[in-house]
This record gives sequence, C-alpha cells and structure tokens, in this order.
Amino acid sequence: MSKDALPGLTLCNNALLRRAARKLGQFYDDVLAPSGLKATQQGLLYQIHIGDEPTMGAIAAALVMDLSALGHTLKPLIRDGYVETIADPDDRRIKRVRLTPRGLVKLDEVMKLWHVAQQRFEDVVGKDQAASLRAALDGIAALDFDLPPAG
Amino acid sequence: MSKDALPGLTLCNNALLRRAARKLGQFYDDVLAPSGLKATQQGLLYQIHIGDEPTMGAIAAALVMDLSALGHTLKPLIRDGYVETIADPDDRRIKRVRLTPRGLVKLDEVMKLWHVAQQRFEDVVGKDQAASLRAALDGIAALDFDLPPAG
DNA sequence: TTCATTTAGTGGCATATACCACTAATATCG
DNA sequence: CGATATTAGTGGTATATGCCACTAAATGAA
Repeated sequence: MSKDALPGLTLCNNALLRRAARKLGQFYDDVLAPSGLKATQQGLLYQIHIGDEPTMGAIAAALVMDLSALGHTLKPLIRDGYVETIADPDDRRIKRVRLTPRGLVKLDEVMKLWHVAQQRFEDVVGKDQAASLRAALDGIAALDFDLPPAG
Repeated sequence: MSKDALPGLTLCNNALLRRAARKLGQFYDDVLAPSGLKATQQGLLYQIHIGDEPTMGAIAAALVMDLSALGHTLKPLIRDGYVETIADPDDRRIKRVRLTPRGLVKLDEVMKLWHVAQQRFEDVVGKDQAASLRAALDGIAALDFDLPPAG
C-alpha cells in the first residue's frame, strides 16, 4: 500500500464511532463525576430501573452487550450496594436484577447531572442534529450484518 | 422519578453512541478476526502508518484518546513485534512510533479484511448514509464542550 | 424416563480506556 | 544561571467489554 494520499481515519465507520464515543464518554463522565458514577454505570442503572426486574439476558440484549461483559460491569454496582440480583423462582437459571433503595437514590442524583450533560450536548450540536444522530445510532445498533443465505 | 413513560435509553446521546460502537465493534472485530487483530488495533496501526513517525502525543490527539490509554493499547502491538518506538534526538521526552516491517505486512493483511467489513457496512446502511454518519461522528470528536468564559 | 440440546450465567483471560501520581526533560522567567 | 512551570510518557488501579470454557438448569427427542 502506498502511503501517499491515504485518508486519515476519516473513512472507517468503526474508528470514527469509537473516537466519538471516547470524546462523548469523557464529557459525560466529567459531568457525572460528582456522583461517583461513570456514564456507563448511570446508563446501566437507568436501564435496570426502567425494566421490571429484568433478567441479565434481557439487559444485555437491550444494550447490545455481551452477557458476560454485563456480568462484569454489574459487579462494582453490586459491591457498592446500588444493585442486587434475585433468583427467578420459575426458572432457576435466571437471575433478575433490580436497584436497591440506595441505588434508587443514587440514580436520582446522577440523573440530575445527566440532564446537565445532555442539555449541554444539545446546546452545542443543536436539538435536531442530536435527534437525528440518535436515530442513526439507534439504527446501527439494530443492524443485521448477516449475509443473506445463499440460494 | 416516576417509572411511568420513561423512555428507554433512546434519549441519551452517550449511551446510544456506546451501544452503536459495541455493535459495530463486534462486527468489525468479527471480520478482522482471521488476522488476529482487533479493529482497534487495525485502526491504531493504520494511524501510525499514515503518520511520519508520529509521537505518542500526536497519535493520542488524533484519536481523541488519553495518552496513557494509548501507551497501554500499544503494548500488545509492541510485544507482538508490529510496532516499535524510537527516541527523538531533539527532545528526549518524546517517543516516536512506527511500524516494523512485520507490522507493515500485518497492516496490509488486515486492511484487506477491513475493506470487506467497510464495504459490507456500506451495503447495509447505504453509501450516502454512511458518509453523513461519518461526518456527524467526526464533528462530535471535534466538539468543544467548555462553557464560554464568563464575562 | 433418559440422553442430547439449548439456554442462562460465571469465571478466567485479554484488550480498551480513563484518571492519578510520578519522573524526566524542556521551556520560561527573574 | 537557577527556581519554577510546562510537557511527554510511564505505571498503577479501576472500569468496560469481548471470547471461551464450564456449570446448572430447562427442553426436547427417542
């Protein structure tokens, strides 16, 4: 490959997505810092909150996240007493997840900060821009890259 | 906060960005897997390649990545002999980074796979959609969230 | 009922990535 | 010149995330 006229990473969809995620993650993390939670944790608490004692599998699917990754990510939140798991009586393989009272209080606290970050983002990029960006990102998460079955 | 009528994570720009990044990362990683490199590593090798023995700071800035994070990420690539660092004679604080011959060969190999992933992505989302998405992501990476100085 | 299969999670290991404290080296100012 | 400030990286620690191998439990087929 000749090194002349090679584009920066401006062409790789994946690299640009990661880079933007780093940037935005740093910003949201910054704003949420006073709560002691990272943006990923806030998002996870919220996802658990809006579910009805969701199973780990359901959470992982909603977040397009590997199940084991979810298990790892959950650990600090359980350790810090924000989240707890309960066995499902009907299917003993299943573990359901819910916020503790303490977790609810913390979620409330962190969501206030989240609103600040979210608002700031929309101020900077514009409300409509933000909305269409979210739509695009939502679409990506739902994509199916499988090749159509031959024949 | 009432739990009624709470939106999913459909509203958080950051959460959606991360989720999309997970999805796309899994796809690109999948396609690149035969090379033994992750998509992040391919992107890093490429970024190093297109630079003129860039300094670590320059790479980190281009990727909007923490300098120490870059250092950590570089380690497996150095260990595997794809990348090497050289001291800058004019400023002994500075370390420049470049591909080894082996790294160049590997980059060539992985870029072929990258093209497959990239093409597949564009087939699925559409060429124009992809281009405008990249533009939006590029814009995010360049944002400045600082509040304008008071007064 | 029994055995094979599928499903739900766990634990280990590896990379990705951030922040902080620290060191070394350069630049700046008086 | 010498004290101070700034810059470039390193190493530690913690979370984020993925894959693989493994266990337990439920499902399905013979």
